[in-house]
Amino acid sequence: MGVFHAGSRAMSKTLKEMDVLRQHLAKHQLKLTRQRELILTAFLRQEHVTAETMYHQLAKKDPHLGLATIYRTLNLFCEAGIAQARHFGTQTQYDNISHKGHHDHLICTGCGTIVEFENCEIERLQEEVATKNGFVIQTHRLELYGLCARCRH
Amino acid sequence: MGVFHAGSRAMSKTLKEMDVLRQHLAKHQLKLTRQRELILTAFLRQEHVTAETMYHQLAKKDPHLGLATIYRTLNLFCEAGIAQARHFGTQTQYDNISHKGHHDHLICTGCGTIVEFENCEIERLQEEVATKNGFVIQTHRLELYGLCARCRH
DNA sequence: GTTGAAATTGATAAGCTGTCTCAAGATAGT
DNA sequence: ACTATCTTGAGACAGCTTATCAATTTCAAC
Repeated sequence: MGVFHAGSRAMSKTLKEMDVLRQHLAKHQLKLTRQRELILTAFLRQEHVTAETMYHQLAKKDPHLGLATIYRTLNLFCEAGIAQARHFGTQTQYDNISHKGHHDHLICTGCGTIVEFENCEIERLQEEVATKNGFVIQTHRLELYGLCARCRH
Repeated sequence: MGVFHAGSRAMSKTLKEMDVLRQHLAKHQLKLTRQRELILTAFLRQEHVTAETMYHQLAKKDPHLGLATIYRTLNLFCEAGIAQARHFGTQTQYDNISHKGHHDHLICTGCGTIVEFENCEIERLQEEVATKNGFVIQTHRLELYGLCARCRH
């Protein structure tokens, strides 16, 4: 829809998320900056990251990119619906919502081990519950807490 | 099993959790203190608390009870299987595992409406996943995020 | 292309939770 | 009761995230 052209800045491809971000920015009188583009493209390449991780990853591309900017930008992505924050232990994980290899977590309360899993049947039932209540699901979070085999001795 | 007697200290009732705690303490060469008893009885009266909340609640009964002691004791309860730590936002919630009034949430990202629901079939599948991975579930958390009928126009 | 108001950035200070330290005090086995 | 050992309380400390603010960048209007 409409005509796009790359402009003077090199644009590898037109990403859906980039448009989502653009719309969110326009809607809130925010601006599209080099840093936001940089962080978004790096973010979209992974399933979930911490701010600290991205800070080190991006240090190569832009040594002066500040940690505060990364936190601010990741939180912006959450507001735009591109990312989802999740608190694990003392850290915050930012999940890439578009990654549809959506996995849920099984967490051992004894040793902290985290096992990722996926269950289509559960997802189907979630949709059913949502529909019954008039909702359309965008994303979800399922965490099962318990003791792993080793911690039960 | 075995003979209990209240001893010189007034004991209102013999709670299952108090015995669980006693066993855990004995098993690890730990001691039963006035503070641990105080914190446990207060903890069991609620579904979930933060350390800070208990700190204020218990200030009336024991003004000198330290915050560090509450953190230490709540973590001890987790190890004993009485409590369950969960990171919510920036804080840690300690859930009372014995409270089984479990409900899940459907959250509208548009207007913030929260609908509670319960689905036995999902719970059954959760158990299945856990078993397959060698886990025994103590508790879980399921949140579905999406748009409600009204927010979709 | 310039201009200028408004948003953003980077560096660092500050804030918030939660843990560690350690001397003083409590507990429990003998 | 005695003593080794654990626990406590108070504050210092540590890790993660946000606030501050001067300098810079964006973008819409000229």
